[in-house]
Amino acid sequence: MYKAVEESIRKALRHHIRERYKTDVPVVTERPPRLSMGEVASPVCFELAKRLKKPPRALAQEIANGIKPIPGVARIEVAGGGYLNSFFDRAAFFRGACEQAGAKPMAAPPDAPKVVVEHTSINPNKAAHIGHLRNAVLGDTFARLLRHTGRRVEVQNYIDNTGVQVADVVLGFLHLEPKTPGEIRALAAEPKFDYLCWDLYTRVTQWLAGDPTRLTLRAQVLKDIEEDHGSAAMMAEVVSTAIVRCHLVTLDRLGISFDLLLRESEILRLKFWDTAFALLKQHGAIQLVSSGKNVGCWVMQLPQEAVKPAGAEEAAEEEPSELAEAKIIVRSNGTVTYVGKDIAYHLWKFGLLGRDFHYRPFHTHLDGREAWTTASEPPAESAGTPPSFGRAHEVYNVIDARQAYPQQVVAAGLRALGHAREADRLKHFSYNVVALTPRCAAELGYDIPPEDAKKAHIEVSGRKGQGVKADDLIDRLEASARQEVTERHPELAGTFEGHRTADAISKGALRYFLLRYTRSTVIAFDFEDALSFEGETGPYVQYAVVRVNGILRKGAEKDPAFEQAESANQARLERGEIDVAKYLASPGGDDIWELALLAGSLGGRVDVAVSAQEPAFLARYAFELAQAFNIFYHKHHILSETDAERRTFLLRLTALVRQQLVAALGLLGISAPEKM
RNA sequence: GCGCCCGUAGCUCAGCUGGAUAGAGCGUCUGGCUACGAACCAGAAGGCCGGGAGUUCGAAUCUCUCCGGGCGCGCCA
Repeated sequence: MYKAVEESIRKALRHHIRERYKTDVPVVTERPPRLSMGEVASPVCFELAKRLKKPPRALAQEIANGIKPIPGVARIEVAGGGYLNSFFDRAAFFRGACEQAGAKPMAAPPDAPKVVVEHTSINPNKAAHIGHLRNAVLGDTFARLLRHTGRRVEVQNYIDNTGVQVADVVLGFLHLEPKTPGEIRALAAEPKFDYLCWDLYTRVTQWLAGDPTRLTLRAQVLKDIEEDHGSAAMMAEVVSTAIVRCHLVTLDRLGISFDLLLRESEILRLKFWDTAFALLKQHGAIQLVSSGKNVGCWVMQLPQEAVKPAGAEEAAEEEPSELAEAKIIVRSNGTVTYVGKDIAYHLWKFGLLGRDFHYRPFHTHLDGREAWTTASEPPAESAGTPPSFGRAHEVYNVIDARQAYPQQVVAAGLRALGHAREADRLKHFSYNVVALTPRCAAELGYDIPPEDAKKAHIEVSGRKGQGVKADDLIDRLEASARQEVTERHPELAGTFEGHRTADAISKGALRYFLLRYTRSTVIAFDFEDALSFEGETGPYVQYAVVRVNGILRKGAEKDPAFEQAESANQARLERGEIDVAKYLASPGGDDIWELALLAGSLGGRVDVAVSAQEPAFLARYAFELAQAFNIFYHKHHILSETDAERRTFLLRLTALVRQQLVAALGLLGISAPEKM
């Protein structure tokens, strides 16, 4: 509702200025610092003053006097050196906000341009850790935001089941813990197989470091896996599939789901790379190197300006043979690099490869969504008809900031093949890593060099087996939430509702914790912060909803007459028979108005969060609204309000706040329990 | 060396398409549960927005420069 009024103010100002002063100035608007200055302010007269060589304040006065009434705006005032401050029609805003909150968000038509969001993409060789969760939660939340704004969204999870990391675990099962594929299959069916592989992977890393000649063993295993040959390939299939299932179970605990798990093995087996390779050669996008250190490789020469802004020419002249920005796509032994496979994948994502996978259903998420996976053979008829995957109009890749360079290479590859528009629609949804505070690292028993102990955060090595495992963290959160719930509601201990409540709280705490930081911030993880249920946290927001639940429940329980009279009054309110303006009027109604205004701002905040690709903005909004409600709650007692019409109004406002809080939490992937 | 990100209250972070008195959470101190749930609220203390220069009517925000930190520049992914 806020954005609608704001937009009509902008439009009216633009129109009026054009008519009266025959000039077009960009009309910017902002929230004034205090409510007494209105709801929307525009400093447009400062800019206009420059062009017309007139004092800004006089211009502002002229405009305020001359402009036609704007729908939703009660009046316009001049303030400061020349601000135009608009004051909303508060009652109209409140009615509009209630109406909009009740409306269902539009769903995308089936033929709408598709947005593909790729996220999570964890190497399927060990348990998921906290860093993976940041990726998954960011991607999942962003997908929810996109859907909410009416876009058709497909969520993909890339499974690198033929890479070095899987090869390392296979190496472990071949040489450190010798197992047959059958034995591995049995192990993989046990719980916590991902934990077992976590430890094995660490040992393999040490084992490889102990004797560099063992790297040739790894190279052989990797080749076998890539070529789908021998027992190593079978083991890789068993291990990676089992680990993917572990990951999905972990992610289901946080309400994260996928439409498609796209496996690298199918890119290889269906020869997608061969098609992409031919295209790249045909367009001259890659060259075979005939001399120098990269001899025998196929490389992509990045346009300088794509990577470097300017001023790099001298360096290139000094060493013309260096070709520093050449990226190897095919190794001299003929195998393709990760970036090469990624180019093939992205050609397919945009529907530019002219090929498609086979598909089979793989996993039913807790929310009922079916995740499909790729297959190299057509599945049996009984598998059902897969949805149409790929053919994206726009792609968001949720990938950490360290991989910015390979992402640029993929875009450059598309561009070199003549797909400049698709390259522009390929967005790297970049975020920074999750590190540990030195205290947390010490708590986990890692050796911290003294020079690191002073740092704000330290990155830990997954290869060394360091890091906070996702399931461990969720377990701790659940235990802690269960304890809190049991303390407050002993009757819920051990019940299904008690379990579900603790589940919602722990999920809310963790998802909010990972979402409250903007993407570029390195999260310094600490159990104390992550386990907190107070202050700027998910449970704080959930608690506000629970409070509303309590009020509405108590109101109904109070006495039968109350509910009857109340619902009659609510109907009168809907029909506009109750004058709400006087409850919102300044100055007495200012604090209530502030809450109503914020409650009516959800849509605008979602739009900003989507265009900035910043889910943290919505997390902040949810917190602000919860906080505003808590302040209101302490100031105004609702159920004991003696003026029946005013009570009806306060109850409607409370219900509106609940609708918006539930909606905002839902977009963050968090649910609010009835009690907590 | 080149490129990207960051430096704001004791701590962790918002604010950065320039705009009015720079905000929040945590922590500290002081208050508030016999009225709808205290996972809450009220109040206090706490800031040369890393330093310097520039652009501007106006800079935490834009430009340059320096200082301090993180990351990337692999025939790994």
